[in-house]
Parts: sequence; structure tokens; C-alpha cells
Amino acid sequence: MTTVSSQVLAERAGTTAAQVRKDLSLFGTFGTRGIGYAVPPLVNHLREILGLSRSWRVVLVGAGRIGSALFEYPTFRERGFHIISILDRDPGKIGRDWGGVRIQSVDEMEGVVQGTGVEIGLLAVPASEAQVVLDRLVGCGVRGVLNLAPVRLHAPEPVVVHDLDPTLELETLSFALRTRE
Amino acid sequence: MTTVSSQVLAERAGTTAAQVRKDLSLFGTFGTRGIGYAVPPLVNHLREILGLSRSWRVVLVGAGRIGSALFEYPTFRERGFHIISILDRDPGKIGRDWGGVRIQSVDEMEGVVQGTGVEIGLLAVPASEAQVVLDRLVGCGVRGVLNLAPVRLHAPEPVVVHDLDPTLELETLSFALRTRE
DNA sequence: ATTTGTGAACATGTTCACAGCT
DNA sequence: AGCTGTGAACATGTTCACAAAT
Repeated sequence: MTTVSSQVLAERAGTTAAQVRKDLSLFGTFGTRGIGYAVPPLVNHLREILGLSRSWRVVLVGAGRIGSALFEYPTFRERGFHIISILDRDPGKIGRDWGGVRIQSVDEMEGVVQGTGVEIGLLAVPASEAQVVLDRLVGCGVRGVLNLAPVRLHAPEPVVVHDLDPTLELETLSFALRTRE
Repeated sequence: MTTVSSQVLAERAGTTAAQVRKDLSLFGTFGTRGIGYAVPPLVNHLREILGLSRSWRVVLVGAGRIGSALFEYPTFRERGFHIISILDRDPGKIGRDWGGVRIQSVDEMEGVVQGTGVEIGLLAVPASEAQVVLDRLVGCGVRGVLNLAPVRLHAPEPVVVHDLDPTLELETLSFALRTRE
């Protein structure tokens, strides 16, 4: 059976072997001393830990460039994230079909989200509208949101919001470069 | 003069007042006891700390949907990140003009990057090509790269690479939701 | 011989709580 | 009275180094 050592995993992930072993040991003992980690069971364990052993229903709000790029990420579906609904406010886009998913009006959010049991939202709307849309999503029972708009959003516990802001990342990069020149 | 307290800053940033004060105190003493932080000088200090008091020349590689969305982020320019060059490999795009910046062939990377003193690269190419393009950028003397392709890239010290991967973020979100249900 | 799993040592990050200014 | 700046206490995260397992 194919195995992999903490050393190799560390190199791939950009960390240390000790770190990999400590992290894994926190969730159980998956390796064999002298051998390493058998890959297929390790993958299964990690999928279980990360909550990827089930599939998630996802609603994409915003069918602009960022939304469409996200929609075509093959890795979403591979990891069990299924975009089962797309919402936009542009009448020119509503009704279109993207690979079997029809774009609906944001006005239909409540019905769509509650009717399909969506738990995760992908927010790809303009920054100025992001908080309002988030609030509505939370009102519909969405439990987690990945926000692509360049604003920091807030939602009440226990809703989880992650902001993915390229500007913020550039500033972090700028700081890193500034301190090493 | 308008001031702001560590308390208010903490609420905005989603952290605690003590944390804000500790963090700021690491770089100097910017506040006034009994009053708070005077906003304009604080902003200046932060810009200085983050390396935003200067402007950065940026090259955008990849003029697809993600690239074009990035290009139009108004916040980039506002924070001093100037995309002065766009590269793509698609002959149908080369030669086009985006708001005063002409799209050039990736083949011209060496000349463009070295000729203009670009220090930061924005990578918006397909995942399969990202590492190769990164290596070339590093070869041209780029010091920092923000990678939007869904792969983890590596570059030798002291080059700084940040990966911005929506799939990875969704998995983190999944983990957060998994552990609280 | 090799590689895990893990206490113990070390390092870093966060919160507390209060003296010191305004 | 109000709010910062900061040591000290506490918590969390990382590395070391080695016994245990194959």
C-alpha cells in the first residue's frame, strides 16, 4: 500500500514534519511507526475531519465575472460543494442557464434557499451590497458564507463568514516586502 | 481633532480593545491617554507600517475573468498598487487596451518586468500553468506574488508568495461548520 | 533502519488589570 | 472620568528529542 511520511507531507504543505505529526495526532493515530501514513485511509480521515465526507449545498449570489469564474472551479464539485442555485439581480442574466443551473432573481432567495436546504453561500456581489445580501442569506438559514467582495462583513453567531479580499492580501504582501528590504 | 478608541477599532476589526492596543504599541505609541487615537496621524502611521506610503508597480498575468475583475478593483489603485502591465498568452487579447494599459504577450515578460521595475505580480492564470509563470516572474526579479489560481505555489526565499484559493477557504468553512453542528 | 506519537521545553500570542496621562 | 500603554498571568502553538513500533 502506498504510504507517505510526515516529512514529505511537510514539504508539500510548507511546514515541518513535527508539525504534521502533532496536528494529525490531535485527531487520532493514523500512521504506522517505521512506515508512514497509508494514503487512502489518511485521505478518508482528513475528509472526515474537514467535513468533506458529506456534500454541501451551495448558493452562488452574483453572476458577474467573479461569480462565473467561481462557478467553473472544478475543485468545488470535486470536494463536495454543489452550487445548486445561482442568484442575480440583473434581468438580463435571470433565466439564463449555466451548465444546468438556471439563474434566478435575488428576490426569490428566501424560497430557493429554504426550499433546497442550502447551508453555504458564495457572495460575489458588489461591495456596496454585500452586507445587505449577507443579512438576507443569514435570515434564510444559511450557516456559512464565503465573501468575495472587498469588504469585511459581520454576521451574528453561530454563522461563519470568511472574507476573501485581494486588496487585504496585497497589503499583507506589501508589509512582508517592506520589512525585508 | 477626530479620535477613535481602541474599543471602537476592535469592534470594527472583530477583535478586542486590549489586542488593538498591544498590536499598535508594538510599532510605537500613537494614542493619547484619556482620549484615544487621533485618526489622521494613525492612518499615516499604519500606512507607513504596512508599506503603503509608497506606491508599488504591479504586473497582472492573465487577462481572463479573474484578471479583469482584479484589474477593476478600485481599491488597488487607492492603496498605491498600480497595475502598469497586463500579460496574456491569447493572441485574441494581446494588443487590446484596458483603461490605458495595453495587453502584451507573456513572451515579453522579461523585457516588461525588468524595464519597468515591477516588484509585485498578480497571478490569474490557469492552475496548470501557475507554477511555471511564477518561476518566470521570480526570474525577472519580482519580489512578491499574489496567486489567484487554486494551487499552492512555491518560490525560493526571499520571494513572498500568497495563495488565495476559494476552494481551500470553503474547506476551512466546512471544518468550522462541521465542528459546530 | 526508519518513522510515528508525544511529553517536555520553548516560543509566541492573548487577556487581565492597573498605573499613568490627559 | 476616560482611555492608553504595558508588565504579569495565562493560553496556545511549535519544536525538540526520544521511546515505541515495525
